[in-house]
Amino acid sequence: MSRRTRNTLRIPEQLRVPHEEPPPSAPLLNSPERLLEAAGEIFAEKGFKGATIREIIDRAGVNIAAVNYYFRDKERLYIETVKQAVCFRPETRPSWPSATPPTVKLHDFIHFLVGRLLDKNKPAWHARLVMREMAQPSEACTELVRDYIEPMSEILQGILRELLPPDTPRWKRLMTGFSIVGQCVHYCSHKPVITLLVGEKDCKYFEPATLADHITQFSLNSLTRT
Amino acid sequence: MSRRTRNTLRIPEQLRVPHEEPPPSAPLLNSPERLLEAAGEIFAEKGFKGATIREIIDRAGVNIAAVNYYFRDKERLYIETVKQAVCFRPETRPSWPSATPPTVKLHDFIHFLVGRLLDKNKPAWHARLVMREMAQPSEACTELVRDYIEPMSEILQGILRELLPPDTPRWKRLMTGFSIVGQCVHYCSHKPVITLLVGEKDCKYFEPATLADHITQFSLNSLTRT
DNA sequence: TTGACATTAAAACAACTGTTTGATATAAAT
DNA sequence: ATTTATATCAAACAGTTGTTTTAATGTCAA
Repeated sequence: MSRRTRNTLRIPEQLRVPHEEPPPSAPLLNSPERLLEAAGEIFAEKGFKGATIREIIDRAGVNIAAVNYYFRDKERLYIETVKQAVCFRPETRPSWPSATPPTVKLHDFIHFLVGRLLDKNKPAWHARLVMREMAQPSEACTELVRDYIEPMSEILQGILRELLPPDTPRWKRLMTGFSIVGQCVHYCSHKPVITLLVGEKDCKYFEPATLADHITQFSLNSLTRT
Repeated sequence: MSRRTRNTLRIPEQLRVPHEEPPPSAPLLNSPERLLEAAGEIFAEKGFKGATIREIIDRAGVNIAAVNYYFRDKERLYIETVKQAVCFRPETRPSWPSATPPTVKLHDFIHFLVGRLLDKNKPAWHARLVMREMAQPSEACTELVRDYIEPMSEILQGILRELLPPDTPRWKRLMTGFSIVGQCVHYCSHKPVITLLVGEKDCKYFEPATLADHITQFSLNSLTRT
């Protein structure tokens, strides 16, 4: 124990409840929020070890002491970043009226998943960070599976319960689910290689909607055999 | 340019041609080979940044200067490790007599791929290292795709050319290939999460042969629709 | 104004990193 | 025996890393 470590931790008030009005013409985000945003991008791009605190605080435009001040250390910052990446909108999970046929549900589920995984919009690092965490789990992985992956998996299992014969064993239903999710995830996890293999000429076909349509067709084709 | 770097590099003779007889009762591998073996395990486990030279030379049981002596620096050691991981037996690619029906070829191809990806034998780090490189490409990735992924992809595309209607466009054939490979790769890339989702009770069903059978059935079911 | 608190700032710390040096041992070649 | 090339070793180097300290600044109520 050569190093001294502070025991107390300032809990950022700003994270708890957003203040009534953010002061206009000021930076849109305060320090901990800017830290989370910058850390997310860099962690997703380079991983936990590859990202350096100085690069993060540089992009966030805050002082280096802010990491210790708001998150105690690099690891806590990482965990909070991962949580932020998945818990952003936990309510946005697909759901349907009870009368919806399972084929429609599966179509929607695949489009939802592919859409989120390949979303080119603002927080593009969300999916990449989660993928990275799933491939090389850390402390944050257990919570991640419990809060996000498991519920999504349950939704898919419910659809497959309707699509597969009633006597299908659990492991077979799981494998079928992995066959569907694996197709979707592949384009996110191994995007660089896929880009290389497809080439410039045909890459215009590899848009999220087209991919989701193909996966839906491929999977339903296999499942709806009589 | 504050640092000096050696321009010359000792090319390890021992890597070129194995000496007539390895001296008995001596360590089975010489220094560069032991380095490659140890580096492979640790790079696969922790990635390029996460692995430290001292940990590698410690496991290899060689002096720290051996890295510079045989491979110039850490990056070259990494690249050689990746090459070693995939070029280990480049001749062991599946091939069939010309009269083999394409359904059998696809069955063999899937079993071959899953078998290699989930091989529990000695060099278990090979597949993990390649997966990691494909998810986060570095200098070694281009060679990797050219020498290993591309040829494998071409074999699969050949099979699909027989299975799909003749007028199927290239992008559709590629997507179908990714649907098959994606299922296989999923169990390797995201093994930790799959283990968590499956649980202890059903994990006995998730053996390579069973998985390959399921993927074959799922895919052929979809492809051989009349 | 005063005092208490939250936040930011610059600098330094100690440990770790990849890399290089210079010495030394070994064995083959001259 | 001397030279030469190969190989190994401990030690040190310089740069980077995460982390901490200390002081300064801002904010707002008493």
